[in-house]
Amino acid sequence: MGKRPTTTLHFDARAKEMLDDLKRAGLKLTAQREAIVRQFASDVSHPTAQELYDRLRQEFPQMSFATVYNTLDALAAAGLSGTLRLGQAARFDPNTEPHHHAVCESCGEIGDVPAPSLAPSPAAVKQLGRAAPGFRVRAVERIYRGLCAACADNDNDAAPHGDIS
Amino acid sequence: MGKRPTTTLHFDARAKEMLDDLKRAGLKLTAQREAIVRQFASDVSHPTAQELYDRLRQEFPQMSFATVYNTLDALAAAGLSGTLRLGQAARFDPNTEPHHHAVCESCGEIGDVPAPSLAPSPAAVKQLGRAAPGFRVRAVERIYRGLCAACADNDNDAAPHGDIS
DNA sequence: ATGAGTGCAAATGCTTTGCATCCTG
DNA sequence: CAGGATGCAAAGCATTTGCACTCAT
Repeated sequence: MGKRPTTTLHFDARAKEMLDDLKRAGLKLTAQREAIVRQFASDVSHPTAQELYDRLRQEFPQMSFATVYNTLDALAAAGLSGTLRLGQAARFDPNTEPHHHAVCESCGEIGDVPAPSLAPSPAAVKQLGRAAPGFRVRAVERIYRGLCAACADNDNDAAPHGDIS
Repeated sequence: MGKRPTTTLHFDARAKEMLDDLKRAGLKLTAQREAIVRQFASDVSHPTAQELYDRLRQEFPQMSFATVYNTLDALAAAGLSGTLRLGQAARFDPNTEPHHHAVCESCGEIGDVPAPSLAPSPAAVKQLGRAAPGFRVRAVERIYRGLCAACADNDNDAAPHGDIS
């Protein structure tokens, strides 16, 4: 302890990058957008619009939902963020590196799993070709479902000698 | 033409199977559930609750949304159907064989892509282990994103010599 | 100054719930 | 005949929209 984690610097840089890209895309730079991007760019938790809104309102009490959605849409349109749909509410993802997601079926936590690329493997293309001839694959997205480390541990504690529930 | 496709027989059998399994699970067999299962078991289109409801109301004008949701929940709880979340509305899937999904980014059509298993490959487990140590994977679900045959064709027609849009 | 962006509130879409009634097992 | 299942309507979230106003460019 004592040394600031470099990730903090990394994420500030990401926020600046996003804001620059937004400007480059011809969009106006407002105080709200800056706040949203600063909040969002460093967020690894895949927040919902509601979650972002709640955090932002502490800083900007008059911030509106519409603005949060508008900004997230703008970021998505500019390719600066992705959308994740696992439940009824959309989750937003500032990570633009190719990656998959690991979802804990017990606590709902969502983790990023870096991938070299989202391009389909030859084997996948072949299997797809059999099931859906003519389908032109662009990307393959994976969801790993299971138990996160913490929940897997709890599971072991609850049933150390096999599942007796 | 002249010979009934065997798929029809297959799907009728699937409906009966589902109803038997529901009964086996200790659930009551009602006229509504039978209608829902008959409608659903043979549906390859991954319908939303609204879509099922609309079709069912033609046969059962007094059928309620709550019943549709209740029955789909019961089927899911009994492992007889799956849920697919790609947009705000949930889509229901009577296919219990291991499979992935191919989603057309243009028209939204969803196709099933049979898979030998949803168990994670050793390579996937390794990559996951690096990103999320301790995560216990149960299943890997894939979404193939791209263009269905029809939409890919339209694309070719619109820009036969490269994308000029 | 002009039009994109914002806030507010109402509208819309999906899903769940409460409760009186019905009907299967 | 008891408890699960149904229908109806209202409530609960997530998201979008219309419109008057503001502010970055």
